[in-house]
Amino acid sequence: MKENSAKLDLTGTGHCGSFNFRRTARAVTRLYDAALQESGIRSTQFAILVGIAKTQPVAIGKLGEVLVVDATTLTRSLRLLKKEGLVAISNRSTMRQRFLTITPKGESTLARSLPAWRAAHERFVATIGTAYWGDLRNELERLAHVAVDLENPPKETSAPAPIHS
Amino acid sequence: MKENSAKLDLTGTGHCGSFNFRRTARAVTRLYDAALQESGIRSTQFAILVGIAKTQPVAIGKLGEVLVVDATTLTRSLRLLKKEGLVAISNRSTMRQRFLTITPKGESTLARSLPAWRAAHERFVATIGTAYWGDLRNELERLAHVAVDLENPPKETSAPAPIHS
DNA sequence: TATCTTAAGATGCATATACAAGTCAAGAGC
DNA sequence: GCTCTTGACTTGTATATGCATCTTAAGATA
Repeated sequence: MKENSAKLDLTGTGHCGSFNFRRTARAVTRLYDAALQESGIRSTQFAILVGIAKTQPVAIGKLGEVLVVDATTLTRSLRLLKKEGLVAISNRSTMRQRFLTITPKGESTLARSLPAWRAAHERFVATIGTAYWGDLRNELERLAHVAVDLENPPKETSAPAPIHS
Repeated sequence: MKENSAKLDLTGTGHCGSFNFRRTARAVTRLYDAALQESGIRSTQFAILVGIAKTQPVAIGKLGEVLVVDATTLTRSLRLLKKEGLVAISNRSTMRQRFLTITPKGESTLARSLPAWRAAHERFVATIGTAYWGDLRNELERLAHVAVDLENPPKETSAPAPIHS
């Protein structure tokens, strides 16, 4: 007898990488966002401001690579930060790039938010263990790049550059 | 002499849990979404359909707890899945709950998307290692709950319920 | 039973995310 | 110098995400 349209075989679906990373990201992001609430910025904006502060002046595309965020996403996010006066976006220059820098207001906002971020972060790390988080974080960073390279095979930087044109 | 408004001390900011989990989630999600593209659903919708299929009939709030997604997020996501005819949402019943079930069309969509999902998943797992992913996935699941409990201290199920009002 | 409280969900609002396609000028080739 | 290509960014469109707040009827209580 036909086993009633043979039920879906969902074996293994609970191991979906997308789902598992996203679920944890949602839960952890709430911790940081709750702590940052009074600072007026979210953890996502905090990450962008930090990224700019550390590498400025930096082109939009380059920052997108570093943060592993699509450039179109960054365009919208930067629009907000610019409107708030936290970052400055240069005009197109060499290579048609626009360079980002953090403004004094951006610096002070970042400075004001740092204590709240540190408090949330320390609570998080204290809960799961400092060494453990150090290792896991390294793995998360490595995996992000592994995933990026799976979609965008890196141009063979290892292959010897052609001497002759 | 004043060291020019003492540069921001960004030590440790690169270890932000929110940033690190989100960055990897973005990168990995792209892998699965690219593979699912032809199926007409995204990895996020795939996860919801799987969640419903595995636990139906399930109330919206309960599914939100299981997937660690805010109920308001689920409301919007379900609106789309319902409009596509992939899930059915009951009327309010006991406890004012609405129960979710997957429709035949939802089942066939899920069935059609499974091969693409498996292909993407196997490639991902093969790249990083099966056993490694098994361990890491368990940790991700555990951490999601740890983070949830940090924000929403679980009602002390161990403490004796007060006998007197 | 009439009210009162409360819990499950829905809405308003705002941000996050990215694919596909568009813009537009810098640099290449003639 | 004049096209032509290309690459960096932007826009159109759509989904994902969640806080604050609202709605509403179920279950509690007088």
